[in-house]
Amino acid sequence: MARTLGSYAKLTKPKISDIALHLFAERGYAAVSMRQIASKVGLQAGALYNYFPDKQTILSELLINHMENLLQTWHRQKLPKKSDKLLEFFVAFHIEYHLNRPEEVFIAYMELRNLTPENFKKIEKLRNKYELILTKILSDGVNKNFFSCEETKIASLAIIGMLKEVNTWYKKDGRISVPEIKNIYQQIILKAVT
Amino acid sequence: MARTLGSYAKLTKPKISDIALHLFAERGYAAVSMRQIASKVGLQAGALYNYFPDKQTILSELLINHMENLLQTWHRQKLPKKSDKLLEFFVAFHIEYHLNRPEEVFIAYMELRNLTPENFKKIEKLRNKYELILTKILSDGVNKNFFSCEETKIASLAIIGMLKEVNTWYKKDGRISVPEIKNIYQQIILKAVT
DNA sequence: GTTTTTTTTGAACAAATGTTCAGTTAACGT
DNA sequence: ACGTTAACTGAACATTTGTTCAAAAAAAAC
Repeated sequence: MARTLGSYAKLTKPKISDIALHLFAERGYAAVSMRQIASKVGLQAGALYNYFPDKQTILSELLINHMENLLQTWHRQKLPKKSDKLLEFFVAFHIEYHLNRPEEVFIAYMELRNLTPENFKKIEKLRNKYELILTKILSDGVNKNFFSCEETKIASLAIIGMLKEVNTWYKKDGRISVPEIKNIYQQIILKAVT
Repeated sequence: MARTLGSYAKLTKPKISDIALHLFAERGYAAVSMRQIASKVGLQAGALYNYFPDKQTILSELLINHMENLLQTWHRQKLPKKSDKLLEFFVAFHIEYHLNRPEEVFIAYMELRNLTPENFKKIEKLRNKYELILTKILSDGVNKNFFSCEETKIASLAIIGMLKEVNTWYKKDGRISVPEIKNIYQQIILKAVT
């Protein structure tokens, strides 16, 4: 056999990414083989190399796309003006976005060390951009005397850490709904900086 | 060759654990081979099986010991009575303990999925015990009208998530010292629940 | 000094790994 | 209908993997 019925590169590549994402999240990058990915896509391992030069690039593309998409999505939002409302909006946005992509979030944190230093730096830059969004919200709020917070840089790291935790315990059919989670975190975080 | 000069099991086992810890933290469990561990210890791979029945047990022992030691250490502390002081104490304790063991903390979070379901449950139980310590501090504080917090369970998860984040950015020669970090987090967290 | 126990070697095992590539078929352009 | 390009197979490559075990040497026991 060779080229298969209905094969079409523009469909195959995203399919590979998608399946790799699931497998990496489930078992970890190092524990997933090219053959396992290929098999789930419905290919032989060799065919993957038509789309990615090596295994690591599958991962790095996933991570870079994830971060770029996060930033783009944020910049498409209509933002409230008042500092407290803006902080609340950020909290809700972050929870919403991340709870909708648990696997991407997971590997974005777990598999950083499997990137080349080059790719790692790219991710780090994107990550810093995102943190800076929150830092700016806080420091603007401090300037306008809405917030009181000495270390806005640290505070934003702390807040993001706090929000990240949600992904580790949230269950779809759990006791608490997403809107409730947003409310709780908005309260806690707003209190923490006022 | 066979038994080597000065070989002594009671020294070798901890050495294996120690080196495995470093390697797992650095490269991830799946990416570290038995031969790499053995080589750093100064052994052949086969010798490791005198101390651990398989690779996974090296990991699970590390994780279980870490959590048990955390709980034991906590219960040896002299605790303040007043709710706000107790919460501050917990925050400082957590930061101190975890910043002193960055590698254990890291793999305790990263490598859970490489445990058998059996061992995973053990860890989960220990983890819940720790979370419950904080939940109790919060709910006691609420009962005594020191704190105001609707969801103490969630709040404690949020707080622990927040604290865990410290390990990801703290640098020994960084801008901010450990006591300063403790202060900042104590402030933020105390404000969040009062 | 001799025996027993402890600790390690070193070779071997089957299975799995990432990657390459010549050959083959499907789809497209003309 | 025919040639070209796109997409994939299947076998092969050299390494590496976790694990087992008989044999050997060091340490301890007597």
